Amino acid sequence: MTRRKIQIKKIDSTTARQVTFSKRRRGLFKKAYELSTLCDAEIGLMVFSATGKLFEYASSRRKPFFLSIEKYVIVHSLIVLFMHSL
Amino acid sequence: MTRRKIQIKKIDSTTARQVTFSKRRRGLFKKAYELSTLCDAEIGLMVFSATGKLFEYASSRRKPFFLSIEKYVIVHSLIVLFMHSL
DNA sequence: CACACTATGTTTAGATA
DNA sequence: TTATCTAAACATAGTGT
Repeated sequence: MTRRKIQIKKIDSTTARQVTFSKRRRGLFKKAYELSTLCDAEIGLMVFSATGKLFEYASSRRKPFFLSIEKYVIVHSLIVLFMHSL
Repeated sequence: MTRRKIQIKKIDSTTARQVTFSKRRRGLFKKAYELSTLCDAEIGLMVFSATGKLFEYASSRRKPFFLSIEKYVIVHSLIVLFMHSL
């Protein structure tokens, strides 16, 4: 998508894949934040790396209704940590 | 971000906000798909419009472990539908 | 209203340090 | 490794229909 166009399929090189993961993850989270802010939308986003590391984002809310999304993400994290500990 | 740079704050005009929501939501989901595919990452994404409509994405998985993300999204949807019905 | 267009702003692949 | 750079690809705000 820049110096050269790429195909959307799994990147073979582990190193390149990790670098791309880091870059694009940041981009994705930024986009989620922007959409949430610009459009007053509620967003919950969970990303697992191939190695199982978890990254998450939840737009913060004033309305109690929407707190369920944040709670959901937290619960999910706990479940994952638990499963990893097995 | 194109004809004119914008500030990341809630868009005042309802019409413009809805249009931007539609455009950027598509972009966000595409980015989520690309990250998942390129980097073999697991992604769950939930977006609520300001009017409460839900849009979601979950990368599909072969490993049973990761099915929890998809189940989580489904459960979340059900909770939201239930809460809306109150 | 729901698309299509496109100039411009943003992201990022590959390179380099 | 981890960071920075930047050309090129991509996304999209405003516009038009």
